[in-house]
Amino acid sequence: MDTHFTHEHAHEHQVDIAALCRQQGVHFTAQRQRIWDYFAEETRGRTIAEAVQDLAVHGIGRATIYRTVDLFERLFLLTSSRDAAGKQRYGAVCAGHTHALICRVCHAFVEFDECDLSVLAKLLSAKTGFAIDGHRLEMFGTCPSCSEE
Amino acid sequence: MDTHFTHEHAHEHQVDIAALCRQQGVHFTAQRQRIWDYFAEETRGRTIAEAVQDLAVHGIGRATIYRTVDLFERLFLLTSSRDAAGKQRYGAVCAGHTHALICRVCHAFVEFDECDLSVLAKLLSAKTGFAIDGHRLEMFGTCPSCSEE
DNA sequence: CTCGCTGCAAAATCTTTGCATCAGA
DNA sequence: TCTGATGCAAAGATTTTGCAGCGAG
Repeated sequence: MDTHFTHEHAHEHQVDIAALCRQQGVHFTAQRQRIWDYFAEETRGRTIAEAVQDLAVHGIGRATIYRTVDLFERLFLLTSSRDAAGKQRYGAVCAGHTHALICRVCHAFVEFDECDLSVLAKLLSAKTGFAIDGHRLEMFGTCPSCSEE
Repeated sequence: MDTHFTHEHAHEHQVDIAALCRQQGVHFTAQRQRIWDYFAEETRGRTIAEAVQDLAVHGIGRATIYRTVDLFERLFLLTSSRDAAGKQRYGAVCAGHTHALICRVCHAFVEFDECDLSVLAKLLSAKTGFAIDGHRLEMFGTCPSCSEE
């Protein structure tokens, strides 16, 4: 299984990395843009090894990829989770506002983008004073064919 | 900042690792129980290095820890995320049903356990046929003191 | 202009593996 | 019993670092 349920109105929600870098007081470089694009364009995420290999043709070195993924992780722009093959994959938080429903047994993967956390966000905002601007949500269970067994 | 908002009724939601292992057709061993307890008892998660060090006194070897964390990750019993120091920390999914609200800037960490995903879970269940039994949720934003700057 | 960023390759660290032994089912 | 699981230590990968030059602000 490998499906995608699209909500009526596709959120575009483009992240402005340049602005975020400026706000953080770090330089915005061509490499950072390229690395961001590389990870953000694949919903299921990509591994560091893949990035090192694929971005080498653009002259981006291994160390830069490690340093940049680290930077983006600290900003919670990228988060990682392990895929069915056991590899750590890094993906954009809320790129296109997509989430995953995953089968614990066979790792079937269903994307969904219906998710209304606005009530919860307001409640938490009121209690904590945080300005909440993103989230990560994954749901786990057993898919129909694994349930049969 | 480092707070915890407790909901009125504490969910106990104890995970039965023994049953899950049996269901998966793998042995349930004393080591696996100990390793599970070790990671599940600390809400903010623990690193592999910490586990290797702390569990050595119980005679649990490094390789067993790597193999077991890997097993638990495949079952989505443990998931990892990077802490403020940049270290990968593994924590139990929904142990005690707690989630995190994190500041993108200073990594202030607020635990919360109000989260009603039951409507969403039902909708996804109906659409996909999955039996949904767990989730992982993190919210991101800027905390009050970082907002001032 | 000035620091911060980058690529390179070596150094340091972390993770996996082979194998003999142990133990859960 | 009989496989799967474990501990140990070595082998194999991955990640970090030092440094000289480059480039965003």
